[in-house]
Amino acid sequence: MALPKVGSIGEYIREQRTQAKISLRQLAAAAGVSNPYLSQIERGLRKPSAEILNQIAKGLHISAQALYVQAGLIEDREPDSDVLTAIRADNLITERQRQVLIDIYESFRKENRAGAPEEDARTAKNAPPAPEPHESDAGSPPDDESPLPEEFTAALKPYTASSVNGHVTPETKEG
Amino acid sequence: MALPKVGSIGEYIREQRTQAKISLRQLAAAAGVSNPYLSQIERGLRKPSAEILNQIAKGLHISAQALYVQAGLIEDREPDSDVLTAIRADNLITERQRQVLIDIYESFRKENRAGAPEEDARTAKNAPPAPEPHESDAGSPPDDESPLPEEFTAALKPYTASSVNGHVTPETKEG
DNA sequence: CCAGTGCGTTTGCAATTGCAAGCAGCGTGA
DNA sequence: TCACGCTGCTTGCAATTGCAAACGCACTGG
Repeated sequence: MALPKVGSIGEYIREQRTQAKISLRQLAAAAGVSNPYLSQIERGLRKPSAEILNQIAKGLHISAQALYVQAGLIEDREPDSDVLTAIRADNLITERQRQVLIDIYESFRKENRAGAPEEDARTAKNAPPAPEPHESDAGSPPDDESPLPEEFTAALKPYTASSVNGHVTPETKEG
Repeated sequence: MALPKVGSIGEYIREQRTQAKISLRQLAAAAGVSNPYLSQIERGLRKPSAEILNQIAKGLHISAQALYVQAGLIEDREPDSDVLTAIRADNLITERQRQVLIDIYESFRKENRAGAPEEDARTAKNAPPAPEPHESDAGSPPDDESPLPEEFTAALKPYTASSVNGHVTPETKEG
C-alpha cells in the first residue's frame, strides 16, 4: 500500500514542473532538495516528507495546500461544496459575478468528469461518510439545467477541453 | 537546518490533546501511531512526517491545515478570502482551471474596488439578480447583446489570448 | 504488601528518507 | 572525434523516522 498513492503526488509534481518548463535539477535547486531525490519522488519511489513537499511547492510557485491535497494529506474539507459555499457566502462580489463564478466552477467540474471519467482527483482514502446536504440559503437562485450560455463555454473551451486537463501526458515517455 | 518550529508543533499537539482530555496512548491509538513516537513528537524530539501529522490531526478531530500551519509547513499567508482559500484547496479541478478561477475572482474584486470602493457589492444596483439565459438558438447570434456581463469577458480576455498556461501554445503542435 | 492497571518515557532496531557521487544519453561546437 | 554542458537516473551511505518492548511512577484493591 505504500506504492500506489505516492505515485500520484509524484506525477503531479512532474506535471507541474514540465508545465513550468523547468528541468528537474532547476526545480531541485529552487526547492533546496537534491536532484536524485526529486527524481525519485516524481517517479513515486520515495515518499517525501512534509518539509520537502513544502519546499517543492515553493520551488514550483504553487500552493502548498494544493500539493498536500494531491498527496492526500489534507482531506478535511468537503471537496466540492467548499468552493461553492465560499462563493455563495462572499459578499464582495455582485450577484451576477457570483453566478458567473459558480457557473465556471461547475463547468470545470463537469468538463473534468466528462474528460476524465477516472476519478483522477485522487481516490479518496477514506470513504466520505455522509455527504453533507449543503442546502442553499433561502434566497438562492434556482439553478436550472442550462448552466452557461454558449459563448461562455466557447470561451472556456481552450482551457477545459484539451489543454487544461493535461492528464494525458503529452510527451511523457519512459523506458 | 533543523526547524525550531518542530517544538511548537509538538506543544500544539499536546495542548490539543490535553484540551480534549485524552491520554497520549488514546490519541496514539486513534491516530494510528505508536505511543512512544507520539510522546517524542510532543516533546519535539522527532519531526513527524506529513502522513503522521495528518493522522494525528484526524485523531484530534482538528483541521490538518491548522496542524500544518503550526508545523510551518504551510505558508501562513493569510487567505485573501474564503473563496480563494476554497479554490486553492480544491482538488477536483486542474491547476490551470484553478488559476483561471482565481484570476477571474480577483478580477471581479478589482473591478468592484474600482467601481464601488465603499459600497457593498451586493447592494450595487449595477447587477440584476439572476440572469436567466433562456437561449433559443444555439447558433451564433450577432453579439449586439452579450448575455454575459462585461466584466466576465474582460476577465477572460487575458486567458483566451495565450497566457493561461504560461506561454505554451495549446494546440500548436509541430505535428 | 504485592498484583493489576493506567500514565508518560526510554531504549534498541528495522525501515525509510534524503544526499553526494557517479553513470548513461543527447545536443552543440572546435 | 573529442570535449563540454545539459538532461534524468542509479548507486551506496549517513541520518532519521517510526515502532515493539521494556522501564519507572502513581493509583487501586484484594
